[in-house]
Amino acid sequence: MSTERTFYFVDTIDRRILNQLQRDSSLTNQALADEVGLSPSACLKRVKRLREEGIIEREVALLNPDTLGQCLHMVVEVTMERDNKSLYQRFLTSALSAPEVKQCYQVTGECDFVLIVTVADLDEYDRFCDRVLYGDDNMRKYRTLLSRKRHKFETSVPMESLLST
Amino acid sequence: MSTERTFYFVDTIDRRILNQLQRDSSLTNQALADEVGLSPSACLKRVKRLREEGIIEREVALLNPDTLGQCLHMVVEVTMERDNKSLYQRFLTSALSAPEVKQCYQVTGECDFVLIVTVADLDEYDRFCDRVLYGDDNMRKYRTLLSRKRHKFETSVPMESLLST
DNA sequence: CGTGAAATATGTATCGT
DNA sequence: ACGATACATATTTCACG
Repeated sequence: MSTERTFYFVDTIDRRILNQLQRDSSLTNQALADEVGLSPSACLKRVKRLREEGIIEREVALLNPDTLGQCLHMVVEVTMERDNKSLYQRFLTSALSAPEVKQCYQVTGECDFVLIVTVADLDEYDRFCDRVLYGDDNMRKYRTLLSRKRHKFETSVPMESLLST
Repeated sequence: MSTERTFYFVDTIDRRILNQLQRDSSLTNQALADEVGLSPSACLKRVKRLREEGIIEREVALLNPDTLGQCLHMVVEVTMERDNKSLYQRFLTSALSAPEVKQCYQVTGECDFVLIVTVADLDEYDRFCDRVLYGDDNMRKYRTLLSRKRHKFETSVPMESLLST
């Protein structure tokens, strides 16, 4: 598990840019420049740099799942049999490549992985379990928490306090 | 808990547009129009409609937490004392307004809520627990799973199969 | 980092199917 | 009702100070 060791220098203006774009990336560069008190060209240069450095990974549209028909969210806690790195890796590879798995956290505590799985219906969830969970012979057990409602979904990452946003 | 009942008609072209924008909303309207085989103006009209109807909720930049110094993710399972709607609502109001809570799922199963909490360090997490969890007298217990690594974070919502993306 | 001009993109009105 | 074309407005982008 190689943790990223690449840190970049991110100053207050960068943080304000990131803060805005985490909220709303549909801002025009001009509006953004205005907000952070920079000229459009200087602002654009910073945004491009933040993108190139991988600090901004990508920009996406967030859809409202409730408007798109069936969409079930599951929280799945997975416990492995043996604490073996390569067996863990094998599970990870399969879990990460599954389109149903939207999030995957490797945790310390009463289980080993927590997955957020999104499917259209319970049949699809069954097939997912057969394929990814039962398909791994180092998987000891899993526990499913079926979400009745996703009350909050916020993608932003904490930023050291800003003087003014 | 009022589930959204507003469904809209979303055809194949809309789905292709949504699919693209879920992946990458930094596409120019021209490039998007090209991808889905529409003129730029027709494409723009659809995107605006999808936004007005709330199918596209917003556009955001996803940052790489590993490049920004300390950022701990916690999976927190909360169990309430009494299954009382207004007491649940009181907890929800407080949890949803907490900036540390990035995601909140109300679940069926061995607990009542699953939170994804993001903090800079354990001190901040302690303060969060005191304020939001211990601060609610209908909270019976909670269990924390500390994430050692967030392996996957995908915001897209499943879309009925598309002929070609 | 800011300015200004050229290159692109967006947004709108209008017409055609 | 929906898409295409063309035109007007706005934004991005880059060379230069």
